[in-house]
Amino acid sequence: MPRRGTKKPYIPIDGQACQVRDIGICAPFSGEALGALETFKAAERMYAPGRDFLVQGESAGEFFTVLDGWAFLYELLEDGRRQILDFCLPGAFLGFQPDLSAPVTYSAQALTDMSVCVFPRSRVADFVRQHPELGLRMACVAARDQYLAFRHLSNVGRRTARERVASLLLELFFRVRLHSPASSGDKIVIPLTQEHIGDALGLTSVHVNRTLRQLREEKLLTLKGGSLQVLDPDRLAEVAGFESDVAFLRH
Amino acid sequence: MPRRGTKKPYIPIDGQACQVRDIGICAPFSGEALGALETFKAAERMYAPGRDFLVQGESAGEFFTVLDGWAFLYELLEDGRRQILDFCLPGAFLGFQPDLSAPVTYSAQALTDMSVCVFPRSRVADFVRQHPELGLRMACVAARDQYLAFRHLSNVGRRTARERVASLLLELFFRVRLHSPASSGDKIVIPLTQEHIGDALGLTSVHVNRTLRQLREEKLLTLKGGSLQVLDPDRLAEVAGFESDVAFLRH
DNA sequence: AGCGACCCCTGATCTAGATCAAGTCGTGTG
DNA sequence: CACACGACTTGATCTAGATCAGGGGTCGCT
Repeated sequence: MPRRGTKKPYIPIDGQACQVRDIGICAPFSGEALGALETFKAAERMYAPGRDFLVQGESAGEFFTVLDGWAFLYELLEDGRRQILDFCLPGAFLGFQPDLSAPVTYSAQALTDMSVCVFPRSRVADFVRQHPELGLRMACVAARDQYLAFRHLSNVGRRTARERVASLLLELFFRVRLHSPASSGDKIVIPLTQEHIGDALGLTSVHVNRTLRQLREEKLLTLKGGSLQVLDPDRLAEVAGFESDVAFLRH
Repeated sequence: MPRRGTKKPYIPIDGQACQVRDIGICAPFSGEALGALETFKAAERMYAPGRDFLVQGESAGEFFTVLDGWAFLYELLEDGRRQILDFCLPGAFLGFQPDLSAPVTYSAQALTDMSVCVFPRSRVADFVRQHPELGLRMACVAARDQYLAFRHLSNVGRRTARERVASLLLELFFRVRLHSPASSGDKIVIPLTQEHIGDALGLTSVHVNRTLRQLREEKLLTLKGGSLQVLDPDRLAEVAGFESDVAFLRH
């Protein structure tokens, strides 16, 4: 999909076109502004699976866009209980806070090998003043993330284990397929353990296991070795209580 | 507290100074820009308790700042289960979405008599282009709201009923006192039924009732007739597992 | 005064999901 | 090859919180 003939239509990564060019924070930029955005960018960085690249309580001074790979945001309680707040796919925007010097309130951990775009918090105010479209874009992305967080909250607060699991897996299924090049087929790669799923949904991994077995026995889905296969999207959506407004999952 | 000597330092409401001038979306504005913001504002409006002023599934075309009174955001599931997503106090910013024409994803209901500032969604992009500080401000407010939503999610997903109730009430206690003129004393007005509390925390009102009794018997708090009295903030904070980063509750 | 709508409160019982305990796999490693 | 480790599985039991059922108080309305 070629873009209008500007000098620098894409932000290069390792000499390649940026995969999240159209869905991330950079979407509204083009032409000269895109070049400026690139000077605003502080770095690109890689993280290995398991790496905590944001740590609750520390102050980071930077925020991120995920270029490739999966991560998740989480909060730890004093006694070790963990709540996963969000799964971050390519295009996700994270780490931004109003008070630039304050410690961050959640941790972020890589689930796969991943690469991120790093922006310095200190210069964001100036940059937004020169490029107002970034401010609006950030507000829009934040609004979408709020929608996801609210959905997640309804799931955990008011749905049964069965509904929660169906809903999360179906949501991830759609989110992945929305932007992945090979977006057909009923199978996606999903680098989560049953414990991740439990910690996202307020359940124990034991109970997640039993719930998955049930869904498998009903021929709704299979989840095995990091691969999710949705056998019957419609019935699964029914179980999940999906409002089918999948459009909102888009960035 | 007098501000620098500009012509129009406050947005007038019914001839009075705006109560949320320093905490809402307008905080970074002053002087001429403040006048411009006022022309951006579409209206002021009042709502009576119980009034749904945003309805899930309808498209609104406007977003709001709460000037006075309480409201709450909620989602309804098909079978009537309700999840309260957030309580909105003066200064709250709500109803903004990336896709201006899309239906809103949650409902908003007034808890008390309230007044709101109404902004048209259609003109926000233009206005932000002329006044970049609004875009940044919206992003900041959204980041704070995300923090609250994440907190809420951790509560509901990973804490016991006792911890949830303590945490919510203490949070509201601090949020109210932060901006209320009479911010001393151990008592605040809190216009919630036990059912509201339950629907916010993923509990039944019956269980909220029992939990409140327990907290009352332990002389931690009393909640009666819309009035919350925190008897022992420190012990209550302990029960709530509060991380004491109350600073973040500020707008 | 009488009535209906809401809240608040409490006891008895039930159940979804937690906890405890053990065993199977698969995979990397000294 | 043995063996340690992490993820997945399954059964038995327990419990936090739901559900069911009822009683009482207050307020506004006729």
